[in-house]
Amino acid sequence: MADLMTNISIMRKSRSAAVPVETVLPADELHFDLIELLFFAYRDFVSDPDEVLAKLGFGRAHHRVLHFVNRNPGMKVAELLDVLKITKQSLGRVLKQLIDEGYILQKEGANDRRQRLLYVTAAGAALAVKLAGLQTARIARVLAELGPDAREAARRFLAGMIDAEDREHVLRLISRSDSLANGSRARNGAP
Amino acid sequence: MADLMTNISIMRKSRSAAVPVETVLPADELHFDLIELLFFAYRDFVSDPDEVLAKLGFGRAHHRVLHFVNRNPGMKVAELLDVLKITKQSLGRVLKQLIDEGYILQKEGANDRRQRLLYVTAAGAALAVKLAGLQTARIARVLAELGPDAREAARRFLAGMIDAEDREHVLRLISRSDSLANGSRARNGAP
DNA sequence: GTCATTAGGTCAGCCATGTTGACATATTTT
DNA sequence: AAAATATGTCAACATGGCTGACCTAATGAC
Repeated sequence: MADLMTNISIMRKSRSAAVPVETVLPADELHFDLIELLFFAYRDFVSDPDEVLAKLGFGRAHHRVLHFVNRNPGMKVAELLDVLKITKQSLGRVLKQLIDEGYILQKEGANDRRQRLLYVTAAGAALAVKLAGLQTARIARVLAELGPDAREAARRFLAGMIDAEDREHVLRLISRSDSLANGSRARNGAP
Repeated sequence: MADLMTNISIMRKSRSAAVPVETVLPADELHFDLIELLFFAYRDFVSDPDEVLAKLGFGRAHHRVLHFVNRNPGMKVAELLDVLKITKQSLGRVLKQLIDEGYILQKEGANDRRQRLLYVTAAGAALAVKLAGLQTARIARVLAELGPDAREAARRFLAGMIDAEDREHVLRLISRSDSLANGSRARNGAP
Protein backbone atom coordinates (compact mmCIF):
# COMPACT_ATOMS: atom_id res chain seq x y z
CA MET A 1 0.00 0.00 0.00
CA ALA A 2 2.96 2.30 0.68
CA ASP A 3 4.06 2.21 -2.93
CA LEU A 4 0.70 3.44 -4.01
CA MET A 5 1.18 6.51 -1.91
CA THR A 6 4.37 7.25 -3.75
CA ASN A 7 2.32 8.34 -6.71
CA ILE A 8 0.46 10.78 -4.56
CA SER A 9 3.65 12.36 -3.31
CA ILE A 10 4.99 12.70 -6.80
CA MET A 11 1.79 14.28 -7.89
CA ARG A 12 1.76 16.79 -5.07
CA LYS A 13 5.28 17.80 -5.89
CA SER A 14 4.49 18.24 -9.56
CA ARG A 15 1.96 20.86 -8.52
CA SER A 16 4.45 23.21 -7.01
CA ALA A 17 7.11 22.64 -9.66
CA ALA A 18 7.30 25.27 -12.37
CA VAL A 19 7.80 22.68 -15.12
CA PRO A 20 5.74 19.50 -15.48
CA VAL A 21 7.47 16.49 -13.97
CA GLU A 22 7.17 13.08 -15.61
CA THR A 23 4.27 11.96 -13.43
CA VAL A 24 2.51 8.65 -13.75
CA LEU A 25 -0.86 10.33 -13.66
CA PRO A 26 -1.17 13.85 -12.33
CA ALA A 27 -4.00 14.12 -9.85
CA ASP A 28 -5.00 17.47 -11.21
CA GLU A 29 -5.76 15.91 -14.55
CA LEU A 30 -7.90 13.06 -13.35
CA HIS A 31 -11.19 13.34 -15.19
CA PHE A 32 -13.31 13.25 -12.07
CA ASP A 33 -16.07 15.19 -13.75
CA LEU A 34 -16.52 12.80 -16.67
CA ILE A 35 -16.14 9.77 -14.42
CA GLU A 36 -18.97 10.97 -12.23
CA LEU A 37 -21.10 12.20 -15.09
CA LEU A 38 -20.91 8.76 -16.67
CA PHE A 39 -22.03 7.20 -13.42
CA PHE A 40 -25.01 9.51 -12.98
CA ALA A 41 -25.96 9.53 -16.65
CA TYR A 42 -25.99 5.76 -16.88
CA ARG A 43 -27.88 5.42 -13.63
CA ASP A 44 -30.70 7.60 -14.90
CA PHE A 45 -30.51 6.23 -18.41
CA VAL A 46 -31.52 2.75 -17.25
CA SER A 47 -34.02 3.94 -14.66
CA ASP A 48 -36.95 4.56 -17.00
CA PRO A 49 -36.97 1.04 -18.46
CA ASP A 50 -36.49 -0.39 -14.99
CA GLU A 51 -39.84 0.94 -13.85
CA VAL A 52 -41.71 -0.59 -16.77
CA LEU A 53 -39.87 -3.88 -16.45
CA ALA A 54 -40.57 -4.13 -12.73
CA LYS A 55 -44.31 -4.14 -13.40
CA LEU A 56 -43.85 -7.13 -15.68
CA GLY A 57 -41.66 -8.99 -13.23
CA PHE A 58 -38.57 -8.46 -15.35
CA GLY A 59 -35.23 -6.86 -14.64
CA ARG A 60 -32.36 -5.32 -16.51
CA ALA A 61 -31.07 -8.67 -17.58
CA HIS A 62 -34.32 -9.34 -19.41
CA HIS A 63 -34.13 -5.94 -21.01
CA ARG A 64 -30.70 -6.57 -22.47
CA VAL A 65 -31.68 -9.90 -23.92
CA LEU A 66 -34.90 -8.58 -25.37
CA HIS A 67 -33.18 -5.53 -26.79
CA PHE A 68 -30.47 -7.37 -28.66
CA VAL A 69 -32.76 -10.07 -29.96
CA ASN A 70 -35.12 -7.40 -31.20
CA ARG A 71 -32.26 -5.65 -32.92
CA ASN A 72 -30.75 -8.82 -34.37
CA PRO A 73 -33.58 -11.14 -35.35
CA GLY A 74 -32.40 -14.67 -35.86
CA MET A 75 -29.26 -14.28 -33.84
CA LYS A 76 -27.73 -17.40 -32.34
CA VAL A 77 -27.53 -18.04 -28.63
CA ALA A 78 -23.75 -18.05 -28.87
CA GLU A 79 -23.77 -14.60 -30.45
CA LEU A 80 -25.97 -13.24 -27.71
CA LEU A 81 -23.63 -14.67 -25.10
CA ASP A 82 -20.75 -12.97 -26.83
CA VAL A 83 -22.46 -9.60 -26.91
CA LEU A 84 -23.63 -9.67 -23.32
CA LYS A 85 -20.46 -11.26 -21.99
CA ILE A 86 -22.26 -13.40 -19.46
CA THR A 87 -22.38 -17.16 -18.99
CA LYS A 88 -24.95 -19.34 -20.64
CA GLN A 89 -26.33 -20.24 -17.23
CA SER A 90 -27.04 -16.60 -16.48
CA LEU A 91 -28.53 -16.10 -19.90
CA GLY A 92 -30.53 -19.29 -19.63
CA ARG A 93 -32.38 -18.10 -16.59
CA VAL A 94 -33.73 -14.90 -18.11
CA LEU A 95 -34.11 -16.25 -21.62
CA LYS A 96 -36.30 -19.07 -20.35
CA GLN A 97 -38.61 -16.59 -18.66
CA LEU A 98 -38.85 -14.42 -21.76
CA ILE A 99 -39.72 -17.48 -23.83
CA ASP A 100 -42.21 -18.85 -21.30
CA GLU A 101 -44.00 -15.51 -21.14
CA GLY A 102 -44.17 -15.14 -24.89
CA TYR A 103 -41.74 -12.34 -25.63
CA ILE A 104 -39.11 -14.38 -27.42
CA LEU A 105 -39.23 -17.56 -29.44
CA GLN A 106 -36.70 -19.89 -30.94
CA LYS A 107 -36.48 -21.48 -34.35
CA GLU A 108 -34.29 -24.36 -35.37
CA GLY A 109 -31.45 -23.27 -37.63
CA ALA A 110 -32.08 -24.09 -41.28
CA ASN A 111 -28.50 -25.11 -42.02
CA ASP A 112 -27.45 -26.26 -38.58
CA ARG A 113 -30.31 -27.81 -36.68
CA ARG A 114 -28.44 -27.59 -33.39
CA GLN A 115 -28.82 -23.84 -33.43
CA ARG A 116 -31.78 -22.13 -31.76
CA LEU A 117 -32.18 -18.85 -33.61
CA LEU A 118 -33.79 -16.16 -31.50
CA TYR A 119 -36.67 -13.94 -32.53
CA VAL A 120 -38.92 -11.55 -30.68
CA THR A 121 -42.65 -12.19 -30.83
CA ALA A 122 -45.05 -9.38 -31.56
CA ALA A 123 -45.33 -8.73 -27.83
CA GLY A 124 -41.58 -8.85 -27.52
CA ALA A 125 -41.07 -6.33 -30.29
CA ALA A 126 -43.67 -4.07 -28.73
CA LEU A 127 -41.97 -4.15 -25.36
CA ALA A 128 -38.51 -3.68 -26.82
CA VAL A 129 -39.68 -0.66 -28.80
CA LYS A 130 -41.47 0.77 -25.81
CA LEU A 131 -38.32 0.57 -23.70
CA ALA A 132 -36.12 1.93 -26.47
CA GLY A 133 -38.65 4.74 -26.83
CA LEU A 134 -38.16 5.76 -23.22
CA GLN A 135 -34.43 5.86 -23.61
CA THR A 136 -34.72 7.60 -26.95
CA ALA A 137 -36.89 10.29 -25.42
CA ARG A 138 -34.18 11.08 -22.91
CA ILE A 139 -31.50 11.12 -25.59
CA ALA A 140 -33.58 13.14 -28.01
CA ARG A 141 -34.24 15.82 -25.43
CA VAL A 142 -30.52 16.21 -24.80
CA LEU A 143 -29.61 16.29 -28.47
CA ALA A 144 -32.28 18.88 -29.14
CA GLU A 145 -30.88 21.05 -26.37
CA LEU A 146 -27.33 20.76 -27.63
CA GLY A 147 -27.60 21.32 -31.35
CA PRO A 148 -26.81 19.40 -34.52
CA ASP A 149 -23.26 18.32 -33.76
CA ALA A 150 -24.05 16.77 -30.41
CA ARG A 151 -25.16 13.44 -31.77
CA GLU A 152 -22.01 12.73 -33.69
CA ALA A 153 -19.88 13.97 -30.82
CA ALA A 154 -21.65 11.65 -28.39
CA ARG A 155 -21.30 8.74 -30.80
CA ARG A 156 -17.59 9.27 -31.16
CA PHE A 157 -16.98 9.70 -27.47
CA LEU A 158 -18.93 6.60 -26.49
CA ALA A 159 -17.50 4.48 -29.28
CA GLY A 160 -14.02 5.49 -28.22
CA MET A 161 -14.70 4.35 -24.68
CA ILE A 162 -15.21 0.77 -25.85
CA ASP A 163 -12.28 -1.62 -25.47
CA ALA A 164 -10.17 -1.37 -28.60
CA GLU A 165 -10.31 -5.12 -29.24
CA ASP A 166 -14.10 -5.11 -29.21
CA ARG A 167 -14.72 -1.79 -30.84
CA GLU A 168 -14.83 -2.88 -34.45
CA HIS A 169 -16.95 -5.87 -33.62
CA VAL A 170 -19.41 -3.79 -31.63
CA LEU A 171 -19.65 -1.07 -34.25
CA ARG A 172 -20.29 -3.67 -36.89
CA LEU A 173 -23.02 -5.15 -34.71
CA ILE A 174 -24.64 -1.77 -34.28
CA SER A 175 -24.60 -0.87 -37.93
CA ARG A 176 -25.61 -4.37 -39.01
CA SER A 177 -28.58 -4.08 -36.71
CA ASP A 178 -29.43 -0.74 -38.24
CA SER A 179 -29.86 -2.29 -41.63
CA LEU A 180 -31.42 -5.52 -40.43
CA ALA A 181 -33.87 -4.41 -37.80
CA ASN A 182 -36.38 -2.56 -39.92
CA GLY A 183 -36.58 -4.92 -42.84
CA SER A 184 -36.54 -8.15 -40.88
CA ARG A 185 -38.80 -7.10 -38.08
CA ALA A 186 -41.70 -6.81 -40.48
CA ARG A 187 -41.00 -10.22 -41.93
CA ASN A 188 -39.99 -12.00 -38.76
CA GLY A 189 -42.14 -10.34 -36.18
CA ALA A 190 -44.18 -13.51 -35.77
CA PRO A 191 -42.29 -16.22 -37.60
CA MET B 1 -50.26 -6.44 -24.43
CA ALA B 2 -52.41 -5.82 -27.50
CA ASP B 3 -52.38 -2.10 -26.99
CA LEU B 4 -48.62 -2.14 -27.10
CA MET B 5 -48.80 -3.48 -30.62
CA THR B 6 -50.80 -0.50 -31.69
CA ASN B 7 -47.67 1.59 -31.62
CA ILE B 8 -45.91 -0.83 -33.88
CA SER B 9 -48.68 -0.79 -36.43
CA ILE B 10 -48.72 2.95 -36.49
CA MET B 11 -45.02 3.01 -36.92
CA ARG B 12 -44.99 0.51 -39.73
CA LYS B 13 -47.61 2.51 -41.54
CA SER B 14 -45.69 5.72 -41.13
CA ARG B 15 -42.85 4.11 -43.02
CA SER B 16 -44.77 3.51 -46.18
CA ALA B 17 -46.69 6.78 -46.01
CA ALA B 18 -45.28 9.63 -48.06
CA VAL B 19 -45.83 12.17 -45.29
CA PRO B 20 -44.92 11.60 -41.65
CA VAL B 21 -47.89 10.52 -39.57
CA GLU B 22 -48.31 11.78 -36.00
CA THR B 23 -46.60 8.79 -34.45
CA VAL B 24 -46.00 8.30 -30.76
CA LEU B 25 -42.36 7.50 -31.43
CA PRO B 26 -41.27 6.60 -34.95
CA ALA B 27 -39.23 3.44 -34.99
CA ASP B 28 -36.88 4.87 -37.55
CA GLU B 29 -35.86 7.59 -35.14
CA LEU B 30 -35.15 5.43 -32.14
CA HIS B 31 -31.60 6.12 -31.10
CA PHE B 32 -30.57 2.49 -31.14
CA ASP B 33 -26.97 3.41 -31.81
CA LEU B 34 -26.56 5.66 -28.79
CA ILE B 35 -28.51 3.29 -26.57
CA GLU B 36 -26.15 0.47 -27.42
CA LEU B 37 -23.03 2.62 -27.33
CA LEU B 38 -23.92 3.71 -23.82
CA PHE B 39 -24.31 0.08 -22.79
CA PHE B 40 -20.97 -1.00 -24.22
CA ALA B 41 -19.10 2.13 -23.17
CA TYR B 42 -20.26 1.85 -19.60
CA ARG B 43 -19.54 -1.85 -19.45
CA ASP B 44 -15.93 -1.32 -20.46
CA PHE B 45 -15.60 1.87 -18.45
CA VAL B 46 -16.15 -0.01 -15.19
CA SER B 47 -14.20 -3.10 -16.20
CA ASP B 48 -10.69 -1.79 -15.45
CA PRO B 49 -11.45 -0.89 -11.83
CA ASP B 50 -13.32 -4.17 -11.43
CA GLU B 51 -10.14 -6.16 -11.99
CA VAL B 52 -8.18 -4.26 -9.39
CA LEU B 53 -11.02 -4.37 -6.90
CA ALA B 54 -11.49 -8.10 -7.32
CA LYS B 55 -7.93 -8.73 -6.13
CA LEU B 56 -8.72 -6.84 -2.93
CA GLY B 57 -11.99 -8.66 -2.37
CA PHE B 58 -14.03 -5.59 -3.23
CA GLY B 59 -16.70 -4.93 -5.82
CA ARG B 60 -18.26 -2.02 -7.61
CA ALA B 61 -20.26 -1.04 -4.59
CA HIS B 62 -17.05 -0.49 -2.64
CA HIS B 63 -15.65 1.51 -5.51
CA ARG B 64 -18.55 3.93 -5.54
CA VAL B 65 -18.37 4.52 -1.82
CA LEU B 66 -14.62 5.02 -1.84
CA HIS B 67 -14.79 7.28 -4.84
CA PHE B 68 -17.33 9.70 -3.44
CA VAL B 69 -15.79 9.80 0.01
CA ASN B 70 -12.44 10.54 -1.56
CA ARG B 71 -13.97 13.30 -3.58
CA ASN B 72 -15.98 14.75 -0.71
CA PRO B 73 -13.94 14.42 2.45
CA GLY B 74 -16.04 14.81 5.56
CA MET B 75 -19.30 14.03 3.85
CA LYS B 76 -22.14 12.72 6.00
CA VAL B 77 -23.55 9.23 5.68
CA ALA B 78 -26.89 10.72 4.70
CA GLU B 79 -25.30 12.64 1.85
CA LEU B 80 -23.62 9.52 0.58
CA LEU B 81 -26.92 7.66 0.67
CA ASP B 82 -28.47 10.47 -1.31
CA VAL B 83 -25.79 10.39 -3.97
CA LEU B 84 -25.73 6.64 -4.38
CA LYS B 85 -29.48 6.24 -4.10
CA ILE B 86 -29.26 2.99 -2.19
CA THR B 87 -30.56 2.02 1.22
CA LYS B 88 -28.53 2.47 4.35
CA GLN B 89 -28.49 -1.29 4.83
CA SER B 90 -26.83 -1.77 1.46
CA LEU B 91 -24.39 1.00 2.17
CA GLY B 92 -23.72 -0.30 5.66
CA ARG B 93 -22.48 -3.60 4.38
CA VAL B 94 -19.78 -2.25 2.10
CA LEU B 95 -18.94 0.75 4.25
CA LYS B 96 -18.24 -1.53 7.20
CA GLN B 97 -15.80 -3.55 5.12
CA LEU B 98 -14.01 -0.45 3.88
CA ILE B 99 -13.66 0.80 7.44
CA ASP B 100 -12.56 -2.57 8.82
CA GLU B 101 -9.89 -2.88 6.16
CA GLY B 102 -8.58 0.61 6.72
CA TYR B 103 -9.65 2.46 3.59
CA ILE B 104 -12.20 4.75 5.20
CA LEU B 105 -12.60 6.16 8.67
CA GLN B 106 -15.27 8.10 10.47
CA LYS B 107 -15.06 11.13 12.69
CA GLU B 108 -17.73 12.45 14.97
CA GLY B 109 -19.30 15.64 13.69
CA ALA B 110 -18.00 18.71 15.48
CA ASN B 111 -21.35 20.49 15.59
CA ASP B 112 -23.65 17.49 15.58
CA ARG B 113 -22.15 14.55 17.40
CA ARG B 114 -24.67 12.15 15.90
CA GLN B 115 -23.02 12.53 12.53
CA ARG B 116 -20.24 10.23 11.40
CA LEU B 117 -18.26 12.24 8.87
CA LEU B 118 -16.50 10.09 6.32
CA TYR B 119 -12.87 10.39 5.29
CA VAL B 120 -10.54 8.24 3.25
CA THR B 121 -7.34 7.06 4.89
CA ALA B 122 -4.03 7.31 3.08
CA ALA B 123 -4.60 3.82 1.72
CA GLY B 124 -8.13 4.77 0.71
CA ALA B 125 -6.96 7.85 -1.14
CA ALA B 126 -4.29 5.84 -2.90
CA LEU B 127 -6.78 3.24 -4.05
CA ALA B 128 -9.34 5.81 -5.11
CA VAL B 129 -6.75 7.65 -7.17
CA LYS B 130 -5.48 4.46 -8.68
CA LEU B 131 -8.97 3.50 -9.84
CA ALA B 132 -9.73 6.99 -11.09
CA GLY B 133 -6.44 6.86 -12.94
CA LEU B 134 -7.52 3.77 -14.84
CA GLN B 135 -10.76 5.37 -15.88
CA THR B 136 -9.01 8.63 -16.66
CA ALA B 137 -6.56 6.84 -18.92
CA ARG B 138 -9.45 5.49 -20.97
CA ILE B 139 -11.13 8.88 -21.14
CA ALA B 140 -7.90 10.72 -21.92
CA ARG B 141 -7.14 8.42 -24.82
CA VAL B 142 -10.55 9.12 -26.33
CA LEU B 143 -10.33 12.85 -25.84
CA ALA B 144 -6.89 12.94 -27.39
CA GLU B 145 -8.20 11.08 -30.41
CA LEU B 146 -11.16 13.39 -30.82
CA GLY B 147 -9.72 16.85 -30.45
CA PRO B 148 -10.18 19.82 -28.14
CA ASP B 149 -13.97 20.15 -28.28
CA ALA B 150 -14.67 16.55 -27.36
CA ARG B 151 -14.41 17.03 -23.65
CA GLU B 152 -16.95 19.78 -23.41
CA ALA B 153 -19.26 17.95 -25.79
CA ALA B 154 -19.09 14.81 -23.69
CA ARG B 155 -19.70 16.78 -20.52
CA ARG B 156 -22.77 18.43 -21.95
CA PHE B 157 -24.19 15.23 -23.34
CA LEU B 158 -23.72 13.29 -20.14
CA ALA B 159 -24.96 16.09 -17.92
CA GLY B 160 -28.07 16.36 -20.06
CA MET B 161 -28.79 12.68 -19.58
CA ILE B 162 -29.21 13.13 -15.84
CA ASP B 163 -32.73 13.46 -14.49
CA ALA B 164 -33.71 17.10 -14.60
CA GLU B 165 -34.66 17.18 -10.91
CA ASP B 166 -31.24 15.89 -9.88
CA ARG B 167 -29.13 17.65 -12.46
CA GLU B 168 -28.40 20.86 -10.61
CA HIS B 169 -27.70 18.99 -7.41
CA VAL B 170 -25.33 16.59 -9.12
CA LEU B 171 -23.50 19.31 -11.02
CA ARG B 172 -23.07 21.23 -7.82
CA LEU B 173 -21.67 18.10 -6.18
CA ILE B 174 -19.21 17.58 -8.99
CA SER B 175 -17.93 21.15 -9.00
CA ARG B 176 -17.91 21.35 -5.21
CA SER B 177 -15.75 18.24 -5.20
CA ASP B 178 -13.46 19.84 -7.75
CA SER B 179 -12.65 22.68 -5.42
CA LEU B 180 -12.62 20.56 -2.27
CA ALA B 181 -10.74 17.45 -3.28
CA ASN B 182 -7.30 18.87 -3.91
CA GLY B 183 -7.05 21.19 -0.97
CA SER B 184 -8.61 18.88 1.56
CA ARG B 185 -6.95 15.69 0.48
CA ALA B 186 -3.59 17.05 1.55
CA ARG B 187 -4.96 18.13 4.90
CA ASN B 188 -7.33 15.26 5.55
CA GLY B 189 -5.52 12.34 4.01
CA ALA B 190 -5.01 10.82 7.46
CA PRO B 191 -7.12 12.82 9.85
C1' DG C 1 -19.80 -45.29 -39.82
C1' DT C 2 -17.79 -44.20 -35.71
C1' DC C 3 -16.11 -40.68 -32.83
C1' DA C 4 -14.85 -36.11 -31.44
C1' DT C 5 -16.63 -31.59 -31.48
C1' DT C 6 -20.09 -28.19 -31.29
C1' DA C 7 -24.66 -25.79 -29.93
C1' DG C 8 -27.40 -25.58 -26.50
C1' DG C 9 -29.77 -26.78 -22.02
C1' DT C 10 -29.95 -27.78 -17.08
C1' DC C 11 -29.08 -28.70 -12.09
C1' DA C 12 -26.92 -27.29 -7.90
C1' DG C 13 -24.82 -24.07 -5.19
C1' DC C 14 -22.18 -19.78 -4.19
C1' DC C 15 -21.47 -14.64 -4.13
C1' DA C 16 -22.39 -9.58 -4.50
C1' DT C 17 -25.52 -6.23 -3.97
C1' DG C 18 -29.85 -4.52 -4.10
C1' DT C 19 -34.56 -4.56 -1.33
C1' DT C 20 -38.15 -4.24 3.01
C1' DG C 21 -39.25 -4.14 7.81
C1' DA C 22 -38.32 -3.81 12.50
C1' DC C 23 -35.81 -2.08 16.06
C1' DA C 24 -31.72 0.09 18.93
C1' DT C 25 -28.80 4.01 20.47
C1' DA C 26 -27.18 8.45 20.84
C1' DT C 27 -28.00 13.14 20.18
C1' DT C 28 -30.40 17.26 19.09
C1' DT C 29 -34.54 19.94 18.85
C1' DT C 30 -38.85 21.45 20.48
C1' DA D 1 -39.64 15.37 29.02
C1' DA D 2 -40.83 14.15 24.48
C1' DA D 3 -40.21 14.11 19.57
C1' DA D 4 -37.33 14.08 15.81
C1' DT D 5 -32.92 13.01 13.63
C1' DA D 6 -28.48 10.44 12.36
C1' DT D 7 -26.81 6.27 12.28
C1' DG D 8 -26.34 1.29 12.94
C1' DT D 9 -27.95 -3.48 12.86
C1' DC D 10 -30.54 -7.97 12.43
C1' DA D 11 -33.21 -10.95 9.52
C1' DA D 12 -35.08 -12.31 5.32
C1' DC D 13 -35.57 -12.03 0.50
C1' DA D 14 -34.69 -11.06 -4.84
C1' DT D 15 -31.80 -10.43 -8.80
C1' DG D 16 -28.33 -11.63 -11.57
C1' DG D 17 -23.68 -12.61 -11.84
C1' DC D 18 -20.43 -16.96 -11.23
C1' DT D 19 -18.30 -22.09 -11.29
C1' DG D 20 -18.60 -26.95 -12.05
C1' DA D 21 -20.74 -30.96 -13.65
C1' DC D 22 -23.35 -33.27 -16.78
C1' DC D 23 -26.91 -34.04 -20.64
C1' DT D 24 -28.86 -34.31 -25.56
C1' DA D 25 -28.80 -33.65 -30.33
C1' DA D 26 -26.50 -32.65 -34.38
C1' DT D 27 -22.45 -31.86 -37.13
C1' DG D 28 -17.98 -32.79 -39.02
C1' DA D 29 -13.59 -35.39 -39.48
C1' DC D 30 -11.45 -39.52 -40.33
